[in-house]
Amino acid sequence: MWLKYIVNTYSFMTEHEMNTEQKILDAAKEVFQQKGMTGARMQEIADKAGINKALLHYYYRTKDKLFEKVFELAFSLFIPKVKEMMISDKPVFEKIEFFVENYLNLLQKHPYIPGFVISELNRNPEILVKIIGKNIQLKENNLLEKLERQISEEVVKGIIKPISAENLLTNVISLCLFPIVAKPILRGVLFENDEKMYEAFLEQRRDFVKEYIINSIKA
Amino acid sequence: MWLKYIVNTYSFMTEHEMNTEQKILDAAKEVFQQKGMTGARMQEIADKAGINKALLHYYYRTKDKLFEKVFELAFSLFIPKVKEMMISDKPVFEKIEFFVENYLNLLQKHPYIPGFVISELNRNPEILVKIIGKNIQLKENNLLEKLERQISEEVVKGIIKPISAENLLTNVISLCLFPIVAKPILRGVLFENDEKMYEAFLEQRRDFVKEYIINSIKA
DNA sequence: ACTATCTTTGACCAGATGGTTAAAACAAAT
DNA sequence: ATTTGTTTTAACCATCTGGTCAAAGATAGT
Repeated sequence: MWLKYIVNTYSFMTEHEMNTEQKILDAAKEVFQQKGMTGARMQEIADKAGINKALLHYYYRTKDKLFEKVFELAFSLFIPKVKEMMISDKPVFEKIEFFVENYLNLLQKHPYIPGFVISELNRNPEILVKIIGKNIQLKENNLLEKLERQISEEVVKGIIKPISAENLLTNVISLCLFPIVAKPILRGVLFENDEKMYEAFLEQRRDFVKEYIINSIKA
Repeated sequence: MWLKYIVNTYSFMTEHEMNTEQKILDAAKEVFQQKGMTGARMQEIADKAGINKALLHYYYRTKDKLFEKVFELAFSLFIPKVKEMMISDKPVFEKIEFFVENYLNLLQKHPYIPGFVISELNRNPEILVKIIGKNIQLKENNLLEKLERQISEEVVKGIIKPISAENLLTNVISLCLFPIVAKPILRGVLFENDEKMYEAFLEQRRDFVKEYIINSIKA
């Protein structure tokens, strides 16, 4: 209890001295992301965390609770950048540049999260409902309407072509995320599973996507 | 044995008289797609097929073998249209129109397959290797080079702007597939989980995507 | 030193799960 | 009717899996 309090408050410990809870979350994240909720084994998570299975259940009473926590942490990670972009007062082009750049960086750091989230959401869409409260929807903040208005303004000014906020957002996210999520397929179909070529392809797409989207809506 | 031969050759039976093998494949497809390889239960597949679990193992000795078959059938379904488009001699714009239209139709018929394939491929990328032989890669037929050449020609003619075949193909596939694969997320983020609104959104995107891509590469 | 609370462990359990087996039911050929 | 080969079933099994429990270690406050 004391240990937990100190760690959570000052976080002065090194990675090797991490408290049990964090070790569990790290291990669970790894196992769940690789094998999915149904494929993951509590024993494997305990082993990877270097602890006993009973201790695992002591911290997170059930597999479901542990999974929910891991899923929520993973999901949350990818929301702020979307909001940040939508909220900012930059012109549309800069918003797109900002978003694509930052999202692709985030993806490079956590390449397995989107696939994990999509997989599990496909298996059980209701998980999302529980997280909705903690990760405010765009609509609630009128962020979509804001983007819509902004687009209209720039259309009137003759800067960009008309496009709905939903379509623009969907396009941007699709073009960023899909090549990561469907990596095994695209790598196989386009580059005969050559990992290095695919990495180069992704690297090349960083600038390509930015320019592609901006040009596509430029008036 | 006799029954199988007759059915496979003449297929004169109605859906209710289907042979056991087909009933198994249908049931397995449903269960595997909804719960994934690790989440699926042989018992549930047997129940859904209206047969005994032992009979299930009689036809497909192991869960893995059954899964492989189902996965292969699902994956194969989405390859021909890509090939057909790449092989055809139509101009690029028509190719895109043809592909988007046909792919979105296919997706409407089988909306769960892409998510299923991506999920399982994420869990175990090696499955794809086994299927590669049966679903010829684009490279082997020089289909990518062919598209690349075609693009170059039309660029020279001043019809389209320069773009690599890989990038174009990736964009088209991403814009078609991602909104289906990530449906639970986008539906939540954009439309507060309103299913009807999302369906309308997808319907609207049928034409939108076609025009968007074509305009984006129009010289 | 003693107590109270929190953390960790080894042993254990009930139910689920993939898979097997031996025998019965069936269908076709002779 | 008998034989031969295929299809289907009920009963069974070894193993795995999420979860529990009682007891032992730690840790801090008195």
